[in-house]
Amino acid sequence: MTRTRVERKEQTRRAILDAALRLTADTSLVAISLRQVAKEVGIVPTAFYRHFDSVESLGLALVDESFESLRGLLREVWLRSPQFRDYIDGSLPVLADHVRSHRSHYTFVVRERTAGPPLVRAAIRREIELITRELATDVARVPGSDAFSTDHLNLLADLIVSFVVTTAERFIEEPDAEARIMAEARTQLRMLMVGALNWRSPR
Amino acid sequence: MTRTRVERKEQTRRAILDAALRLTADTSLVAISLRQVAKEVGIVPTAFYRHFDSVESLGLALVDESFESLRGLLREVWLRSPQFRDYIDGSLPVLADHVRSHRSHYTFVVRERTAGPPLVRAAIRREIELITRELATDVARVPGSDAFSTDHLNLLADLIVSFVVTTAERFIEEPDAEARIMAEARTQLRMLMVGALNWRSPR
DNA sequence: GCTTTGAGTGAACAAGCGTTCACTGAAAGG
DNA sequence: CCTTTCAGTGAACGCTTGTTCACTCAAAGC
Repeated sequence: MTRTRVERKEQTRRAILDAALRLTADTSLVAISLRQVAKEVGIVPTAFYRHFDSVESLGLALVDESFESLRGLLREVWLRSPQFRDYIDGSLPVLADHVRSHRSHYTFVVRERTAGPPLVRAAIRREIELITRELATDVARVPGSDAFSTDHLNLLADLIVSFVVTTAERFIEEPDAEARIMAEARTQLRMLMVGALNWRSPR
Repeated sequence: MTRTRVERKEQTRRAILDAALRLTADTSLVAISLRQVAKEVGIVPTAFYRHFDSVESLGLALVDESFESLRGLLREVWLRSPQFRDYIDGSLPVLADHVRSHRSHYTFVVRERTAGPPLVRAAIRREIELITRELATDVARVPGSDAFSTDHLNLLADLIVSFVVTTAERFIEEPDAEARIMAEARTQLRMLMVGALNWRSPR
């Protein structure tokens, strides 16, 4: 099939990542052995080392991959956000779509965020913090956000991101209840936004 | 030391639970073997089976134990809540205290909630749902809550509980930043409450 | 006081673990 | 064309895994 050496290598690497995503659908990375991954891929355990030097570093690659497409998505949504209202209400269906079409990555992130190997946990945390910071600068551009001090703006962004993480967890937890979860989350997000719109930071 | 047979058995059971809590400080239950637990306790692997028939059922016992003291605490806090304001603002220090004095249980719950064996995950979820329902009926007694339909009241309770879970995660994640996390969480909880106080359910 | 109960023992098992090492054989490079 | 590179092989290592079984021996029950 694939002729060149780099192509073949990339193809095996891809197969390892996919195998790991398949295995982490059921359990955490910390409960998965190098040999299980190799068997799932269809290679010998030693060959694994040509691509990653441990299951943990495989996990780091999966974190990168998971957040890559997410960040692209967010950038797109935020750039074309016409108004604050749409941007909030419109975000949940976008999230639901993205979770549905990247189920295995989200399953991985949601689980490893609290249970993964230390470096994996740290990497996920860093990515989420990054997104929070981007959201804060984005919200700062919304008219009316001058009722918020910088600190409080960051706290609002953090509150929203936390809520979104919780919502993503639920989409993963109950894939069949997507519509219900989204409807409930929308109401909750509105409650939160009513709070934001009536907020006055002390000065 | 302890003479009677039931006392001795209970003592070993306790030692197993404690050993599991010690081991799950570092990693998830799914990555821990029955033999590791036995070695940590100082008993032979076979003796483990006299108390639990798998690591998973040990996990279920730990879930029970974890939520027992938490529910007692909540009942106490809610019963003596003088006003809505105090009850919200006062809850965070109580949470921080409880997390600090039951660190290993919270570490366990926070991690196993998303990464534990299926039955353990389900048990934790059930307990959290129970607390949410109790909070909803409690909030219903607060004057002014009639602006909320029953559904919206449940959603508000769920929003608060989710937020508290996130906050507990952070206390565990960064034990040294307790004061900072609590201060930030208080502001965020107030934002959320401003939303609640300005909410009008459509009728 | 004699029997029953049952928590804990210790050996044994087949299987799985991460990592090492010397190897093959085809693509890459000069 | 002949050499080098390197992804993937397969055997071997010492250790850990869950579970079984027959066992000991002190407290419990009569």
